[in-house]
Amino acid sequence: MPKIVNHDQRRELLAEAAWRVIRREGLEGVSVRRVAEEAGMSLGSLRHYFVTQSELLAFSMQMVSDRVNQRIMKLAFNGNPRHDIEIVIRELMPLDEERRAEAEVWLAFSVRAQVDAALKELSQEVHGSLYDGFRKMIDMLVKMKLTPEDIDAEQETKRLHALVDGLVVHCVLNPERLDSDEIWRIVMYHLDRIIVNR
Amino acid sequence: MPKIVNHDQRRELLAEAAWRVIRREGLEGVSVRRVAEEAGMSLGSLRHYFVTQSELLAFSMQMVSDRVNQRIMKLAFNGNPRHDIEIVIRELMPLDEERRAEAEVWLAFSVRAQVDAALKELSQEVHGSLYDGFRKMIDMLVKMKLTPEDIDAEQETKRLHALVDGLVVHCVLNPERLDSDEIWRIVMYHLDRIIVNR
DNA sequence: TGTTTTTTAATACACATGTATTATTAAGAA
DNA sequence: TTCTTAATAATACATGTGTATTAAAAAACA
Repeated sequence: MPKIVNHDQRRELLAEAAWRVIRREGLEGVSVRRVAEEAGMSLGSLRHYFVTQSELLAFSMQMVSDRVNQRIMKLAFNGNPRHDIEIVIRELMPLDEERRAEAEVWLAFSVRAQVDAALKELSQEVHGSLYDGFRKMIDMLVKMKLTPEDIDAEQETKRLHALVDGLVVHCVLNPERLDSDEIWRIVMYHLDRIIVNR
Repeated sequence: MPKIVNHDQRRELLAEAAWRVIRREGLEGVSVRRVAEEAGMSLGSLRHYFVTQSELLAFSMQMVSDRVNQRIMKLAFNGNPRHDIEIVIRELMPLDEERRAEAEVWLAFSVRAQVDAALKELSQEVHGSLYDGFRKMIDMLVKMKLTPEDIDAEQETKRLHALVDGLVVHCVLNPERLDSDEIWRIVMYHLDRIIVNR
């Protein structure tokens, strides 16, 4: 029987190499040769795991979403709305190096998804999932009467969603002007204003 | 004497062609050949106006910023804070086709500026100018005592800035889920909450 | 009309790219 | 150890790219 290597693990290793190239040189710098070199592998080897460049890119994008989802599923929710909301949002923002890498790579893929049909579906799906997640947070707050009386759940959801993503984009594109501590403080500031203490 | 053409006008025509290519195929689709073809011009002609591709890209990015600034400078401010804030923000969001084109192109350039030193400066400069603009709006509101007492001007500025840009990004990347009417409604919703009527 | 100068067009070249093909290597079971 | 098969490496090819060079065309003034 043949030499056995963990196929999925190898694909993740290559996708991680792709992430590094994206962060360093942008998505337009991701040639199959460069990713193979970054992974310390030959072109032919890469091709055993990804037959086309499109496959490599789609997998690399999907991996961002998967990693974030995996972390969120492992979170220790305690039933306190403010706490549970905070720990979810924390997984979505570039507050440490791991999350920062994901945010940078995700932004690059999101922009490309505008003109690449193969990536569009995942982009839309994740946007929808995030909206649904934020919506659940807001609905929970409303249900527990922890919000001001005059709020509109849908508007509040879209506002929170846009604020979080806006902060992520600002932090990724202008880290000198807005560091990770600061964006987290602004999220706290916002939550302070939509969650009332009764 | 030679044939006379308006040099600057020609450069804008080429930059507009570049915008169209960016919107259709992404920034990675912008080769000098494709832009020349899109402008109905030969490669050699393009080269008379932009010696390198970098020049073309830098000019095309700068033109986004210039166009928005020009519109803002022509606005009819009337001294009513809410009105004046609204008409400025309206120029920054993809509420019609012209502004939508600018938003899409600007986002593409912003992401590339992360890995392209020639574009980084403008990206940062515009981010700073926007922050300063939003800061002036908030300061004006505070000065006129139109805000709740417990607000923090810096935090409110960053919140508004991130919210606006977050909505722009959402509308550009997911127009099916969030159209221009909706993002404007959310801006209004936010302003309703930071501007009190006394 | 003829002259001058800019604009335009055409071609060339070196290089990077995605993909395909072929030979070589390595690992595990008989 | 030997054999089988997957994994790896090397090479090839057509295409698109940025840039440079050279020839042709067009326009305005004398």
